[in-house]
Amino acid sequence: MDDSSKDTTGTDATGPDVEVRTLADLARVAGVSAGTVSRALAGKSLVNAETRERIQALARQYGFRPNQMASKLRSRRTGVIGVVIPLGHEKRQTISDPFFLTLLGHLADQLTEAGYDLMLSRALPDGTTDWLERITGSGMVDGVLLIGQSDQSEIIDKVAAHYRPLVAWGNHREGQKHIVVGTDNELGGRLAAEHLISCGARNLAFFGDTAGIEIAMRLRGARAAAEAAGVPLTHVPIKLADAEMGPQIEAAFAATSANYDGIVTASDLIAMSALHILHERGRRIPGDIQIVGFDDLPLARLTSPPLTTVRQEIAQGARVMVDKIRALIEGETRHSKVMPPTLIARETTRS
Amino acid sequence: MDDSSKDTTGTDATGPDVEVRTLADLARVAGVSAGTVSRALAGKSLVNAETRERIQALARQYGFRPNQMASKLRSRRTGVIGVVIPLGHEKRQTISDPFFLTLLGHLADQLTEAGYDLMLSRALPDGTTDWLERITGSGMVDGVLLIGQSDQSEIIDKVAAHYRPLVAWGNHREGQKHIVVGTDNELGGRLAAEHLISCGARNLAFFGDTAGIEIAMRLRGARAAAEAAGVPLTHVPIKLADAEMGPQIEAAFAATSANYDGIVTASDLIAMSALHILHERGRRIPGDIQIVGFDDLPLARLTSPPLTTVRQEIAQGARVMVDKIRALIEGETRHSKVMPPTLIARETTRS
DNA sequence: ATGAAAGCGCTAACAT
DNA sequence: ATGTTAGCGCTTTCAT
Repeated sequence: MDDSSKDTTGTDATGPDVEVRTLADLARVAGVSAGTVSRALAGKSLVNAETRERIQALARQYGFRPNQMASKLRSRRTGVIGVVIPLGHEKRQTISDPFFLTLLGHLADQLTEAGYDLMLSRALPDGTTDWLERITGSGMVDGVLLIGQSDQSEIIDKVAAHYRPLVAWGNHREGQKHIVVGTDNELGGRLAAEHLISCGARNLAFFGDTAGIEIAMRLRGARAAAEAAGVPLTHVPIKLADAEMGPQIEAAFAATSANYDGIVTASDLIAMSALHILHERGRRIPGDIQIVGFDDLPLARLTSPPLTTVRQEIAQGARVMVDKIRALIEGETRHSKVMPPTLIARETTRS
Repeated sequence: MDDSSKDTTGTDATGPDVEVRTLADLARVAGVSAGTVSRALAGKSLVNAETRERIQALARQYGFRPNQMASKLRSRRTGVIGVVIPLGHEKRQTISDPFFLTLLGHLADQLTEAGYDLMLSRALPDGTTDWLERITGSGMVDGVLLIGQSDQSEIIDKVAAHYRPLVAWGNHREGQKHIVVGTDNELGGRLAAEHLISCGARNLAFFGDTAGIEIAMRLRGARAAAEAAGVPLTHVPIKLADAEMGPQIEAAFAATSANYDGIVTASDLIAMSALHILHERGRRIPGDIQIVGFDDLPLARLTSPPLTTVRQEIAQGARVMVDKIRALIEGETRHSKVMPPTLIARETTRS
């Protein structure tokens, strides 16, 4: 119960300064076998409670921790989930998308909670299944979470056919074989456009690069809403979805035909950038032009004026992804989940 | 040389459908020993180029990949760097700080570049060295990168005393034993306050929670500048450095004594939040109140008006951290690096 | 309840 | 240039 002194553990003749690096070392110090130490440290029930306590105390005293590589190799379970960000269609091959980073943060929280470690890989898809199989086939992870599908849906399907514990964030399509958690992007695009139209917009633009399937679906939804209302919609592909997209947006507004009065954007980041440039050009928002973002990142409420946007449930999505991967690892069966987006009306639209 | 058919590899009597899961399996198929396969797959020079090609082709054909756990255990190097985010003083124990997330993104890029995998751990410090030693002592990583020191500087020192490959992002102090890469926070705070004063501010406030050492140093720098100029500075501790800090900032402005005309903030996020609330209250920026952020996240240039801020070199910092950890793993010696911040004058100050 | 023995799948001497 | 041997440090039957 009490800590007693540091030296005499009253068990063995070995001095206090032996190096305890392995189970066998600790076993020697404790005067038991390696097997018993292993069981004691794992908290198994079949060890005498008393010796278990004693061994755990010894482990603490010597600062001993079992080597995980050995443990994982032997037990054939790693306790690690691979989280992969496919940088397929991205021009600059770097992890900077704040939406993905936010999702990653939530995944890290949920996985930690669930007792898993997280191994992060940035992948540059190369037309083959290799970028993914390098991870699924490495024996390093119990399952894989994909942050986004990029333009690799078919390839992911191919891998999922023989590797079960795989869940992707992204867009779900009929007939798709891998499990996806994500937002109904088409609906999201539609909500955005419909909202703009109902707020009086009559000349729409969609800002965003459709190489990724998710954005393409958002555009499709927006286009459907525009057509239904008989309103024109121009697609402006914005490459480089980071803070340096300014010039492209400038160009879009400078075009002679560009008398947009309503803009659907593919992300809050693009919306912020557009907002910024319109302010510079002295356009009133939402008076002259209305804007709708996408994602509802925490930052969306901090812009001026606060950003009307289509909310994706990121935290819930992370929870669902982790639930599913755990179930799949246990051998259970799971299906895709499509979550409905919500339009959050703030002040970049006229209510 | 050519791919030939899928079946006859012309080496052995085993049929085409044998499961190739281990080196030994592949060795059998190839008609060589496991050792040779290991060498061939590792691209070692001491194997006949021809057999190496053949074995690699076979491996591709059977979709075989060596088990990393076994490889790592045997070779005593994991190729993995642990990246730890200590959530010491944070109220909500979740990874959401955009600065840390941005740094994490850059670290992921740099580590991938350097051929390392990244194992991410969220740690909740508990007053002991355990939260860190669980990772350094696990045998799972070749080195550890800390994203921030939180309030754990002493504990990190203690661990660094016997675990060499450890580099932290954070604040460097005299006598500190672990290796730190970071910004001169005191200088940063000073630059911010001096800039405000030179722009005419005469009643300063510092917004930020000083539980983390980095912020405490920024406050100290700001305070020094204020005292040198004979200008008052009030410290307003803002807990919860996320988008929900609004009420605290509201309260700060509502206080009767709060006639601040210049605000130094501990982060761009706090600055954005303050900006937002001041807009709502109809205060002119920079006319009535001037604000300086900290970090220069990509978002800082997108606020309205664009945010004057103290820039930290995040990308460079990530590069330096990775360089240092690699060197330390190689057994070399390295020292801390303190990088000077830069004041980026945009439009939330009167130039 | 504990010990002994047999690997997990790979790599690295050491042979040849 | 390749094969053979002996582990890396742990977990898990199988005995006792």
